[in-house]
Amino acid sequence: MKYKAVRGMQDILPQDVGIWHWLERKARSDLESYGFKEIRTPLLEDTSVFVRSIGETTDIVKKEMYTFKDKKERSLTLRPEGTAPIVRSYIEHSLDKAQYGSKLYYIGPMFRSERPQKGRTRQFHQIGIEVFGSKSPYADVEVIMQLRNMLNSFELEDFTINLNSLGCNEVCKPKFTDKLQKYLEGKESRLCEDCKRRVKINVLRVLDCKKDSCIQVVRNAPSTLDGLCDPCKDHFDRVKEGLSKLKLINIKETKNLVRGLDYYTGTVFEVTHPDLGAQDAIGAGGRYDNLVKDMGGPDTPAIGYALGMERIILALRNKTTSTDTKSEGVVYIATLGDMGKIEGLKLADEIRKALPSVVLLTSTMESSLKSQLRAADRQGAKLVLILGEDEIEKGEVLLKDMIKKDQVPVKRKDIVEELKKRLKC
RNA sequence: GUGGCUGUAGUGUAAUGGCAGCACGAUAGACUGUGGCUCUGUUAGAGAGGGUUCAAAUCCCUUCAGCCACCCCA
Repeated sequence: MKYKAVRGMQDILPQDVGIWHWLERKARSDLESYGFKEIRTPLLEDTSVFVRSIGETTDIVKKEMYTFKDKKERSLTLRPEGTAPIVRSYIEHSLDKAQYGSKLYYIGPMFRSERPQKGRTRQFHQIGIEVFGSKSPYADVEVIMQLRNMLNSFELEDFTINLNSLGCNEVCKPKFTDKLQKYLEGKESRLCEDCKRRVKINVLRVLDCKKDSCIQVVRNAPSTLDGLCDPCKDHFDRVKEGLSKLKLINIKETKNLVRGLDYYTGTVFEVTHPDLGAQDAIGAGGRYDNLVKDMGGPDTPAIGYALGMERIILALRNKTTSTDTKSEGVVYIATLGDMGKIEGLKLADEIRKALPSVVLLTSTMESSLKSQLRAADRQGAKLVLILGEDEIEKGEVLLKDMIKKDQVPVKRKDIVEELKKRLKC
């Protein structure tokens, strides 16, 4: 075969697209009921948009971005995540002063050049939200509540929302990094190779390591929560209190939860699901109170999350059986002869205009009536309209009911009414 | 980026170096213009490239892709 989709990028085929539509529809309706407005940003951004926000030393920026130069030597990057472009747009269009600027959502493809595996492709799709302007813990509570409710509306079961706080950039994060590095000093020999590297690059990740030896070392390590400054601790306590008063189940405090993007501050959370294999996070998010300012905008606190659509679909596959959306009524027009073909197209057009919810199939091939009926059956037609020389002469159409197995001639002008009656629409 | 495993019609699968087969699907037909069942015909395949051999789906190499894991992340 000559051409193939590029590595890690998948076609969503007609037989599979149903669940995507379903998921997007559910998400939109839930998000809009909370007052979120969709924002669509370009797939390409100036490379620095991502470098500045995600962090120069993160793996995403260092080795996973699709970056290239355009004809004018500008460095462009296919977006690896949704938050940075939205913050760029938020600042560029002064959305802090706009009517609909504070609660935004997006649905669309992201690109990261990683080695594909279960739940991970190079083009993947996210549903995400961003809430700008509120520093209040109640904003965190509402976001997590909305997330939980939306996942429920997807009929997703068995998920867990893990919750933690990293603390602020000003006091907590540097203090804690320092403390953890001191704790690990002298214990390096017991850490795995990756963790030895992490101590210097991103010490928080050591807390996250899955290796037994590292888990042992880290068991008595200080947690991010111990080191929170008073305002950060108070904020996090109020988030937890709010969540428990709302009786949100499935939420677990996970003190070693750490996020990979530099811009996170304070509350962070991650949704995990047991059926996903190694990539068990179906979504994650948190607060990023410094990002808007750091990117040159007004000092604006913010919180958001992103869900991986492929991963949600994976988790759904194991539970629900059918989510495909079948159309209400399928009507097939079987035609004979050249006259029949033309009349068939004309008739189909009239019916579509009168009954837009009906799926109307016609045969444009010169096949026998038998073949056409077989095709009608295979495609799930309830009714077949047969149109040949005889019917055209008499000004009528043969209406065949594929379930009751009977057929009656119907006057051409009465067809629409008759279909309405039979399909109850 | 690293490692392990795997690549045979559209799909699912056989054949242990000796004629690439089966099932499903698709498609056409079984006395004039009537579907589902049945029967019959047709359709289409070794990821790509190289090597070993009289002979390669089968052994070897390269490459590409998929899967799973690491790394990392949604």
